[in-house]
Amino acid sequence: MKKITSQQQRVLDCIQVYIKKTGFPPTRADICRELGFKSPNSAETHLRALEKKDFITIESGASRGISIKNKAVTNNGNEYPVIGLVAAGSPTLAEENIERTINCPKSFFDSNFDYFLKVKGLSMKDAGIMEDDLIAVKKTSEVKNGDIVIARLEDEVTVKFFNRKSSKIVELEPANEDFQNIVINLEQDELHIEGKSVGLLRKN
Amino acid sequence: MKKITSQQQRVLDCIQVYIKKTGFPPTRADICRELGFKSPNSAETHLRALEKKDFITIESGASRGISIKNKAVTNNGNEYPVIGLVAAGSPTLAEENIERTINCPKSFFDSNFDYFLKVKGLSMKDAGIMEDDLIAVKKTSEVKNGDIVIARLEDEVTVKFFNRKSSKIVELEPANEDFQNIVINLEQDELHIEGKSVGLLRKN
DNA sequence: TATTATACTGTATATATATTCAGTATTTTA
DNA sequence: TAAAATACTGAATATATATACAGTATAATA
Repeated sequence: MKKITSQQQRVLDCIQVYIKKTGFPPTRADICRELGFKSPNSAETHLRALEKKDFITIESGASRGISIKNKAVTNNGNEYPVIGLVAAGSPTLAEENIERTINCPKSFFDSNFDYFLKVKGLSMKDAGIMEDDLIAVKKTSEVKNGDIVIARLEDEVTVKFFNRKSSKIVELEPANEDFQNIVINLEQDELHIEGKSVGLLRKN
Repeated sequence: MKKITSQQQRVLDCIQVYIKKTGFPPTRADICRELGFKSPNSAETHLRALEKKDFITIESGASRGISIKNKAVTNNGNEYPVIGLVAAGSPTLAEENIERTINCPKSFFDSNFDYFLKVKGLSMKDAGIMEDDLIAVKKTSEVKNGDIVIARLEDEVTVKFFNRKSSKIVELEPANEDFQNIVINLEQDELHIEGKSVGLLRKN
């Protein structure tokens, strides 16, 4: 970390005080007023320097888009992403897959979890998992028989009961008589366990 | 303090989450994007309502000039009681009925709710409601056909679909072919609607 | 029953704001 | 010693943003 100059420190302090006082960051003009500058560009160049030295971030194009980087922050970790269950592809946490986030306490379910998966289809309806339900998913490949798992075969992602028949055979079992068991021979096919369900959330 | 509506709570939560994420408050357009509104005036009117009710302050003319008042912040999370569905008696919030409490944001479901009801039996299994699921219950007697209601007949409490057949006849319909519809003649029997389901929570 | 509050869409606009460009001058770094 | 960083003034501008205005519709309140 490069060292901060005294003027830059004044600007940084000014931002902090301003946020504490008003609840939102200052504009370039605000900084000028507070510190006696006569051109908004004075504030601008100081902000760019502080950004370069990693004391703040500046959201391009946004008004008052200044955020102070506080090393001792911040993540209570209670914003959980909601990911749509798409037929193809792994349910990754890439931004384009995140429909929205849900605020919820860390210990909301009995086990920690990583994201919510939005269910498509009714293959698990007899287990009480309906369309558009949100499954709380813990990312893990350690699952046992009877667990509800998020499994991936090639590019197809599915939610099913896990049942290991032998060292070579795994069955993925739906909870709906209209659906068939999926039998996987691990010597022939690749099975990826993305995680398992630790809870469920439904909004009527 | 005037009471906040569920939509206003959503907006308030949205502001809090936005600030936590970015370090600065949202614009009207940001709020619209987060909550799915299509007109900036939707955000504007909610903000004015929140200001009037003293949950926030708005700096006139300033961009992102929203500041959350302290009392609004503490209002965010809440402890909601979990009540066991006992066959007999109204599910009251008396202490002896509260199994435990769950901390969750006020606007967790789309509608405000009052408590969690722990489900017994499988009479609603085809609606994805299983034994020991927690139904988020909003206390109200205003229900419409198709709502999942918490109904009480004499001392018996049950969760069913609500279906008003006529001014005198109400049917309570299970979602399980092993169970029969409950037909109530309001002239003969007393039906109490304790509330309706606004969501569901399951812990594996 | 009339009125207010809530909950929106949609359009429009004055202005608040970020940001670039053109300078000047001093200090620090390579 | 040349280049880069610091530290400003001053003007210009595209756009981000608050905010008013015109509607529609429903629920709550007096």
